[in-house]
Amino acid sequence: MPELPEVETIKKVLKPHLVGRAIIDVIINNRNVVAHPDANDFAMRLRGQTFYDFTRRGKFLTLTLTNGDSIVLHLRMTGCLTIEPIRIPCEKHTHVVFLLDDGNELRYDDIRRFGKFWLIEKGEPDTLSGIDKLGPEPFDLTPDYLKAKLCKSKKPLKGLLMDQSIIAGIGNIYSDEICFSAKILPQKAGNELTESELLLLCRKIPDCLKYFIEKNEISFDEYMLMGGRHYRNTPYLQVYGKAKNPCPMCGEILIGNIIGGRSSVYCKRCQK
DNA sequence: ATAAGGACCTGCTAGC
DNA sequence: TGCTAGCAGGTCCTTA
Repeated sequence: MPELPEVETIKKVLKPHLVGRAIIDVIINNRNVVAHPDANDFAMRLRGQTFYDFTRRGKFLTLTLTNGDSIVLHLRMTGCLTIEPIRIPCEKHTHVVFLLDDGNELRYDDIRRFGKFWLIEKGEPDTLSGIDKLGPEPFDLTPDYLKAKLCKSKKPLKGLLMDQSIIAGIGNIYSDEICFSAKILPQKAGNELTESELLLLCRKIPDCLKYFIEKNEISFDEYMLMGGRHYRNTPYLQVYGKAKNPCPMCGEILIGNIIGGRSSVYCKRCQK
């Protein structure tokens, strides 16, 4: 489910509760969610280690350890992290549990089991998770970079925005929201974007994501009450999930369409 | 080289 | 009420 703003929220909320905590034990209920190394090695190498930092890159989360190793995690569609006291029973789809030295457990829950963990050794380049193939963070874009990446492609803008090797962190929701806020049709080909549209995108991409990061802000207690999986973005979305409803800007009925294989919503009057 | 489609999974909803 | 098809915010792989 989560895209960059939600992953950022998860990191912000959980970081203070994890940094400095030691891992007493790792219980893996479903071996398939550990992509590398083998689930036994994964658990064995983590026992006794201590969390040093918690960072986000694109939609990836990384928990670094004081020994220099790092746990890389991608939540994909339905992955979520919670911190619960041991006495609270696990949910049906809890696949990995890190027992911590403060009596809590860091739990990884994932209904569809698309999410994955990787354990990367200190000094070893991470070529497994795909984190090395990410483009820049949306906050580090320059007009020249965007132009070079977008304006030669015949692909629809929506697909280009969602291409993690061009920009890290944008998914199906925010690609539509960005296109709407920049007043550009999501199906418009990259090579048809004008100079001023590229400049506008360079501003709207980070602005839009920052706006939703702010709107997603939540306390630890609220986060846990929502099971770590319900976000605050929905009341603020302008077009995503609102096909056949009136456009919030002009009242025109919003169009729902499949673009590049993904559902998309846009306003045919506001967006050109 | 790029696009389309399937695969990976479970759960929810709309429609019959 | 109960069944079923279709869909879900991600990514990777194969095929054409």
